[in-house]
Amino acid sequence: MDSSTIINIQKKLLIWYRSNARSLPWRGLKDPYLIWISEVMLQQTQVETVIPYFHRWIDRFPDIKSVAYAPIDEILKAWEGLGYYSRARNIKKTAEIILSNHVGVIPSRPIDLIKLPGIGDYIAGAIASIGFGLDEPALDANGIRVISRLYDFHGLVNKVANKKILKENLRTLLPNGCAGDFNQAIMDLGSMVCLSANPDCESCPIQRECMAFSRNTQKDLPVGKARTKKPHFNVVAGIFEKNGKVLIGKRPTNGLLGGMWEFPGGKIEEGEDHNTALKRELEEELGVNIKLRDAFGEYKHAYTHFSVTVFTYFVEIVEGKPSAKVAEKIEWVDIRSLNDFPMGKVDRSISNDLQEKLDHASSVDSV
DNA sequence: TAGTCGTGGCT
DNA sequence: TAGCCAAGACT
Repeated sequence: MDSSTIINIQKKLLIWYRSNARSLPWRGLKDPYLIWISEVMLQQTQVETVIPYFHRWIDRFPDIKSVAYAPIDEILKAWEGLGYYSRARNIKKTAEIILSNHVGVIPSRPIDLIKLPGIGDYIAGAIASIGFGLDEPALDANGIRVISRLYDFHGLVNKVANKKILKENLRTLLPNGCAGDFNQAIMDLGSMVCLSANPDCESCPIQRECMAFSRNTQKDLPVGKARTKKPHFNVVAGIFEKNGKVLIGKRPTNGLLGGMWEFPGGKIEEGEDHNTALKRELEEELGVNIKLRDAFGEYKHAYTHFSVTVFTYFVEIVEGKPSAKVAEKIEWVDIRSLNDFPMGKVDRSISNDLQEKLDHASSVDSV
């Protein structure tokens, strides 16, 4: 791409951005801490979902110190519903590192940022360019789509080497001193005009410079890899209910829903019925013999790589005292206070339904 | 490298 | 409806 074409792209995109930029709560903020938080929340998550979480977060955690000193359960509670909970755990880790190793100041250069937990190539570029005004590229999924089309690039974008090529292409496009706005212009263009399924090329400010448009290949780009079909699992979970309290466990720190609370249970193995599976799981997890009582609800949920149906039952201890054999810890909790414990979607649904059942029972009693 | 890690919205 | 996708990072 020659230098006059590059200058045209810079001018047209920045002008377009001035009048079409989305108005977002973190736009225009000068505090790199807030830029960092917004970028982490936006990872694999749509803008509309993030906005209310962002407001609540900066209200509760206005600065790095408040994050570093907060209990992990409070951090996870603020993150509940956003998913990818390692993001929240990594924010806390990084806040602690910044306090102890960087005198409380976020580093500005990508080379330093990328060493921090939860900050990868994209977020490092975003903080450097948007938060600190450095001339650094920030290439996200929108950018990958826009740049792939702009250069009519047909390499597989899952490949690290190909992503690097796209990033260097973006770097050559950056106007001096305006990298932050330019990066955001690319992202906004990708989210509003250069759409994945139906690109609106007629309203694109850089249609004339787009090599994919001139060859009519925009709908084939970017080239990605097809995902494999995801399996389904049937799961059982037990509700130990006693005197208005229930037993919940805190999942191990790492892995799926790490650090979140749940009702104990697990996968139904091949050939098992619900009764056998639940007795086995609760023996393994808590060291107790149980008896199944009434069935409660059935819960379906789709994760990224598999889906589940969770069958829940009220259970009763026949023998033994529950201990945390798998969970980080277990706790008997008042049903009314279940909301204080961070949970994933399924367990939150169970928890809400339990509270509703309790409300209904007490309203019947009072009649 | 390729699999893992949540959830909501859209088609 | 079942699958795809969204301001990615980590192992």
